[in-house]
Amino acid sequence: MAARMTRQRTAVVEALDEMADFRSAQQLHEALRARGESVGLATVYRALQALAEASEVDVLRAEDGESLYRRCARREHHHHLVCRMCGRTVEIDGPTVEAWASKVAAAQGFDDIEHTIELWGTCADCRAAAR
Amino acid sequence: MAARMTRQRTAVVEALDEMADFRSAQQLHEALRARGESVGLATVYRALQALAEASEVDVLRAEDGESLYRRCARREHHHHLVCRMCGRTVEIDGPTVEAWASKVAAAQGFDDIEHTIELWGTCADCRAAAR
DNA sequence: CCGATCTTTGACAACGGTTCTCAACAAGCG
DNA sequence: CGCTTGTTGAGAACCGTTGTCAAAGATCGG
Repeated sequence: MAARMTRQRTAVVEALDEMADFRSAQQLHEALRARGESVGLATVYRALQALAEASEVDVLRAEDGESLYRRCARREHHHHLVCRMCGRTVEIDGPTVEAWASKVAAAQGFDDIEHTIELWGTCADCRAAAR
Repeated sequence: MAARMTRQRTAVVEALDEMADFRSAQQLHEALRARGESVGLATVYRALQALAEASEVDVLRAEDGESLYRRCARREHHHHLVCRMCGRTVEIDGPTVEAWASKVAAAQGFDDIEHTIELWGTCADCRAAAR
């Protein structure tokens, strides 16, 4: 039941802290390897899974189904505006939307409501670069 | 470039029409097989892919990443409230949310904005059944 | 009708992200 | 220290999905 602090777990958290944007488990793994910290891929997955469960990281699914992870500034519920090219992320919240979502769902007799609201776009830098 | 009308494609569309809720490609395949219509799994995937491209069906990702398909009543942009237990679906739209999404994204200098807004919950029937 | 043409099909292999397996390993504790 | 028990990692397994390619069939000009 513990939750031992191992070299590997520390490394994953540190790597996440250095990355501002959403990254895949494989990208994290790659980054760790590149800096000399050898950590197994399975371990990276397990660490991310644990962190996600503890709400220490946010998870979201890319359009191709891959899971992306990010250490967000705020731990409270929020959403994201993500650049689909470079992964640049802006945290956003929309109290209006939250209210709307639960009202709509409740009106239909639904319970345990959860919502997925993510915004994808192309950030100014990537738009300029693609020119 | 054609788009030939084959027995298989017709079968997939018909099966979709009979299912009110979001179903996976494999469930569709299973259903077709069960009713005697033999269609290859790859063909089901291809048909769904084509239909999705033509906006004939809506696609959404289940929490485990599996793609779910549904023939929706309206072809215009809309969202869904889905029961995570039985798949029961209610089409919803939120003009307020649409406006909010594009405003927020534009304010951050993002382009080609796209949003994912889906609501998940447990419908009244499933809640009663789970008791 | 009849082929010729050219898309579609389907069984199966391949793919890619993620999870499982299990023996070797190391945190934390007394 | 030793022990106990959670953790690691290399590779296999998993599973939804897509690719392969020869055979089948839809469409069309004649």
